[in-house]
Amino acid sequence: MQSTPPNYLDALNESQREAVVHKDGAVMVIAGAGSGKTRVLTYRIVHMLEQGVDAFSILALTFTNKAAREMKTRIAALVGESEAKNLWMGTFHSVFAKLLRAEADKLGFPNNFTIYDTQDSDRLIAAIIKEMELDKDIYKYKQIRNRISSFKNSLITVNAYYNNPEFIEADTAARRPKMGEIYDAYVERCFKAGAMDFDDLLLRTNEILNRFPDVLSKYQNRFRYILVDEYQDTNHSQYLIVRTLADKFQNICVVGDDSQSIYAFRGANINNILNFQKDYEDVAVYRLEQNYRSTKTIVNAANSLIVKNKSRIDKTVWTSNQSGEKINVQRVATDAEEGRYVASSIFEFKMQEQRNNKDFAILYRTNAQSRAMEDALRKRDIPYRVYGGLSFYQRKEIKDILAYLRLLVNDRDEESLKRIINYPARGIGQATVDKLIIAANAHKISLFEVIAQMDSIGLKVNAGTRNKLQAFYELIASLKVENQGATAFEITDRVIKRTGIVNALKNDGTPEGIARIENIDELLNGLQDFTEGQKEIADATGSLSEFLEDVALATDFDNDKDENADRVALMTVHLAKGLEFPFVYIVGMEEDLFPSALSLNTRSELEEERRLFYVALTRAEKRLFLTYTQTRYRWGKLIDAEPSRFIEEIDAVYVDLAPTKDDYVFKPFVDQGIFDVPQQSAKRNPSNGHVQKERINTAPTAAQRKSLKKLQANRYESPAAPMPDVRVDMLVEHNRFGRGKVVALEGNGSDQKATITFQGTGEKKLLLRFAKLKILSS
DNA sequence: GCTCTGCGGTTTTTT
DNA sequence: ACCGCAGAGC
Repeated sequence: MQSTPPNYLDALNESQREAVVHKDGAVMVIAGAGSGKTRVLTYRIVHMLEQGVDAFSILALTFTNKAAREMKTRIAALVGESEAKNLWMGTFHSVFAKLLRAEADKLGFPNNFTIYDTQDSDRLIAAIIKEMELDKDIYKYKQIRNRISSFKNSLITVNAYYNNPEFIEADTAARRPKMGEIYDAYVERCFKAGAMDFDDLLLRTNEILNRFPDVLSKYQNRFRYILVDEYQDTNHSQYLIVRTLADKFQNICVVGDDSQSIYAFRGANINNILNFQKDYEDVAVYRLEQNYRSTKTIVNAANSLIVKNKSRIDKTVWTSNQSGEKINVQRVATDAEEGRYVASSIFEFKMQEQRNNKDFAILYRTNAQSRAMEDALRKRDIPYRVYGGLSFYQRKEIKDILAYLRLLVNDRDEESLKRIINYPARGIGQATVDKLIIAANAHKISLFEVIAQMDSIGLKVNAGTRNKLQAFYELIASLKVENQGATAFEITDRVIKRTGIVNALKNDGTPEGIARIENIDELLNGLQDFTEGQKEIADATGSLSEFLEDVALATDFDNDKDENADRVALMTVHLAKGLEFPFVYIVGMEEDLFPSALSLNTRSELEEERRLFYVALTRAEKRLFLTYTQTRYRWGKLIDAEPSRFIEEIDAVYVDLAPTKDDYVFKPFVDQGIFDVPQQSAKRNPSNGHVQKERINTAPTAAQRKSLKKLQANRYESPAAPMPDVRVDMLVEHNRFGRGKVVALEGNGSDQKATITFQGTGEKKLLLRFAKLKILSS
């Protein structure tokens, strides 16, 4: 333990300080928006460490990996790296995935179990529905998946389902009497595949803790102090894990804000926080009501909105910050016009106030709204980053490679095998795969084992197909051997070379193919980064299975390689929770959109939408802008829109309604058209060059236009900072490896690589187009 | 078994 | 408007 950090308690207000120093017993902190919640959690942990609590006995559950990382960094700065790295800190899913890696064998799972993502679950459910020969229009796989998910989050197992006539009746009434059978088959197939979906990570943790008292007592004794952030968003499954683990020592601290509960749709139960005082004895409650983030106008406006909700814990958030400007409400004609208004407003504030791009955020209710914003920002050459939506790891070409990797780690992984058994095309079609599935079910073995034993079990395929299956088996088997002792980077590189995926993409010759190759390059780079990064983490090996777990549980914020990049942030309101920006634009403030048309049926759903709007409002530090359109494209056609009821629910004294007769009309500025604006950055930025190269000054042919549209859809970043002009002997800084000196350069153009000796980590060879080096001196 | 085309679902939010 | 997939034809 290092010496006492200088007076850190002085940096807290009274209620924050009380919450920090109250070490033992059950503590609930009701933390209003912007009230320094993270600071309290951080200092609370630091304080515990100072009081002699062993870092190994603290479990901190956060809502995002990013929050965990940031908190860990801050704690490390106060108590030292070696102490901080022993804390168990992360999301529910990542922490309990780690626990299950150690314990899953007790439930009959392999410890290297695969984590199925939503797409894997969907495909498996769709396959089951097909195999059961059910009507896919009645048994919609997404609805089935949601239902299974909510069962699991409420700890309703297949048996519990069958034992409860209510569920069966409800499904029969919905014309889905086979729901139970599908649920059963799904669980069984996941088990056979050695796979857990997201919900299983929590459900199976509960199962382990309940069925194995020795395991329970091991973790109860280990985690003497438990902290849970964003407690209002825990679901029943998470709630039970926490309660079970905390049962012995009852040292539990939950932090949350009922007004910011926005995840009921995925099983979050607001009653967990409302009833906390009934669950534990002698609960100390601290309220953090002073807001340090926003102006008086924003705080008061948000308060005036949220009091419209009936079910809430009474509290009053206040601030001593300046009054600030009123909230600006702007009506615009269309969604395209809305984009132009926001882009030109950002442009003007950047000029007038010398603001950075990263001071601005555009928030919306649905991901589909990002496109109009992107188009407008691109035209003004304002760099931006879209968060959420399709993440890097969900792209087809990346998932294909990950499927190979997953199969190497766990050859029972059925979804991965089905995905790549004929990719790249090797003449094994659907008919053959169907035979494999039938044989696997009949012999109760995995698909991979069917292929391995196809002769002895007498699989009925012709000689040509047999040989192709044999070749596939040998490919995977030999890659498995090569994986022994290889790093995640090395084995991925070999997979790509041996399978010929890159060649297949090269041969297709389309711009998409080229973009995909570049994404694969980026995956390799990320892998190299990962392998290096794992060396810094206690008991990590940099193996493939660690990488795959990271990938499965990563969110869009977690593979943000360049967090400090100066870009405008675009994201859904859900994703914005916990973040703050000086300037916030909330767009699409229309009835049926925000609040969503699907939430108007019950009071509680509408209240959740209102809380969501409350979250959006309270992201802003200085200025807040609301926009709504009169007509908007939805489902491909133009529809009339009404202003959202939420606009009126804000007390009018905080709102500046722009005169509606002056509806914002786009004034031509530098409207050079979409095809020639980003020229300059394109030339200097080969990592995105493939996108711009196609566009420069040439009107695209109709055929090209289709490809371009696709490419734009694939992009989630606007042109980034230019590739640095690095020379030998330069001093540079890398956001992971720190400072170093360039010792050699090789290759040129987008393939240029630099060998750099870093102060901490030694010599590294980096691809310049990804390394994002900062030049410190020449 | 592969490829092209047309149809249908999509847009509520996510670990 | 866009994407993915199923089915038909090769």
